[in-house]
Amino acid sequence: MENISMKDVAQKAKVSTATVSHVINETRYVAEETKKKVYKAMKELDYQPNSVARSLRSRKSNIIGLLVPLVASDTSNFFFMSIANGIEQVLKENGYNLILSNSSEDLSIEQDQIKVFNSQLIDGLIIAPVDSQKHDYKENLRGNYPVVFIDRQPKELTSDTVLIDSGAGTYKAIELLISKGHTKIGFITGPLGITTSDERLQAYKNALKNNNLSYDESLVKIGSATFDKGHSFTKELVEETGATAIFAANNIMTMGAVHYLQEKDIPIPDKVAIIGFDDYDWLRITSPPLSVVKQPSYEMGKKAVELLIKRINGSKDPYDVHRLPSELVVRGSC
Amino acid sequence: MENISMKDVAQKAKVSTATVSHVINETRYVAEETKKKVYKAMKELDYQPNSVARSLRSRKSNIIGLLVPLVASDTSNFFFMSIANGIEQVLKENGYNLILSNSSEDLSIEQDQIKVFNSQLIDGLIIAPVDSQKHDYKENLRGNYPVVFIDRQPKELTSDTVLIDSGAGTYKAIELLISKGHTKIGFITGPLGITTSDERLQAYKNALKNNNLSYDESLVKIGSATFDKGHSFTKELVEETGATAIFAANNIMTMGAVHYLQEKDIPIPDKVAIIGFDDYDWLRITSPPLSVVKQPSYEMGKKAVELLIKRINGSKDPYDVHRLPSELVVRGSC
DNA sequence: ATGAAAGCGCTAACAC
DNA sequence: GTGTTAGCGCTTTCAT
Repeated sequence: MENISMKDVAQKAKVSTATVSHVINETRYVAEETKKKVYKAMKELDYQPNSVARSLRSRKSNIIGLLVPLVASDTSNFFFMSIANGIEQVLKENGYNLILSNSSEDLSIEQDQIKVFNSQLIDGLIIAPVDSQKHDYKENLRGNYPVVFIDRQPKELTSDTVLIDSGAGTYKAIELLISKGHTKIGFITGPLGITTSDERLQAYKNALKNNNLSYDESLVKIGSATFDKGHSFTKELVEETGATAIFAANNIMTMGAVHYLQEKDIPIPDKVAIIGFDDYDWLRITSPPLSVVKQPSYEMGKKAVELLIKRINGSKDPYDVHRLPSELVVRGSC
Repeated sequence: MENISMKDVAQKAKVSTATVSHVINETRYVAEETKKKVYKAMKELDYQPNSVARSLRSRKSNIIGLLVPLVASDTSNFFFMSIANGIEQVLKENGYNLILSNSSEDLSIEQDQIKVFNSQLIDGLIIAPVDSQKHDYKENLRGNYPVVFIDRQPKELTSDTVLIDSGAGTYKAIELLISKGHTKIGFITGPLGITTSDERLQAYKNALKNNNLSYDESLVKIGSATFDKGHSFTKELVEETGATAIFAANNIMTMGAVHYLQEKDIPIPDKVAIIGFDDYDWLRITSPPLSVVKQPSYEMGKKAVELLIKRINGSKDPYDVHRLPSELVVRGSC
């Protein structure tokens, strides 16, 4: 199929390319008569504007980049995919497109991907950074597009940031367990040093303190965020430490924890109560249905886009950290 | 930040832009000395090639479009997200980027998105079509890029197509249930008329026939693919039709079915056996762990990319339908 | 072994 | 109310 350009349309409609452009973009007055001729020619030629040429000239691509750390494990991806969904929705309403990119939770891959984005390809970037604590993103992210960080707080506030206040939900969860009479509450988490883990552990400590329970280090298990670690930590907590309640600070370890309890036929919540992290449809069909701290992932995506578009449109407001509330969903497991 | 162009690099290195271009793309011989000068200038200026300009000139964007039908419901998305993962991986290995786009399972949204893609933006498209039976995609998809259909077979073979042979897995599942002595096997499916549903129902019928069981229409429940329908169909099958085994032909209805059985405390598999569709990590923590027909979603994504890249590179092979095998994963629910 | 220059398709400043 | 035209940054033909 041949490629129809604006020139062809202009010729057919017997006008200039400027007029065609202005008709398409409604960017200056064009007489009704002329407009009609142009529309007719476009239709007859089946003209498709070339968005690449438009981007080059107008220095605007209407494309937004999204860079998330997906790893092979299904479950963690789900959280980011839900964010992607929120982003995509709002973007579309505003006439933008989305380029999805994956850092695989690997800093050097992430940097490569950022380099791709630094080539005039995108109008803005939303990123869940791999290493928000040690790495400095300023040097990579010096493309001329605005950036919004999500889920993980970079050490310096160089861009808008959207986080989920997962501490609040965790605090409520621990208090609920305490109110049910639990005094030995195990806490399972992935590696510390990333904002999300740190903040959940802190909330755990605070909840204990404010309820006059002492903090017992042996009840806190820290390790890589895997199904197996969730499983083995729970085993240790139940068998060795005598915990009667478990809080798992991320979705994968939650699954491992539940798996252990089911495998050993330990009655939930009668013998051991459990509260997990992140809410999905399928938690309704575990038995008993799992109580969880729910993160508003879709809303986070939405918020990120809103901030980004504001920046693209020139906002010079000081950078800010936005925190979305997490929520405790109580089902049968506690 | 100012924008460094090739011209700036050329000036600094005291060569022509042609030479710079050839150094970058390794597209003709350049003396080592000259190369060094160019690299040095690029580094000093921190030059980032402008990919938009490159696309315009070379008529190649190195971007692939992916158009999938995501709906609000978590669970169905999972399948496509897993495909997206496979696609993304292989694409990256080949130096391509991915534009993710969502048709929301809505034909008119899908057509709008295709129009966006028809503007020189992408080098190829992978699409899970919304309406593969009635709608003719030829008219929309007349951009000058190759297309690969996935998951759903269009009525005419106008492009490469990658499907999952979900009939084979279904057949095996039904035979397994029969071998366990079940004669009243309920079959729950979403709307017919899409290739995936049709083929699963057909496999069900074949399995019955080949095992000398008569086909009983009252055991087959067809309705919209929702959690609630899965729930109510199972109720009907168990309470009214006296089914002792249930096969659910998609993941959402599988969840609804399991939920009903758990709600009523119906022992699985002793009173009612169940086999569902699509495999996820979390099926390990349902009780009992669910047996399912597993679709190789990641592999489908991979295969689709391979076919697409072959076409982009000029392959003129006749179009073909590729079928990936589905697999029966036997756990405790049957 | 390298350079000059045309031109991809569009937008927008300037002209009338 | 519309046309002319420069130029976005790059690739590539033609020339030397």
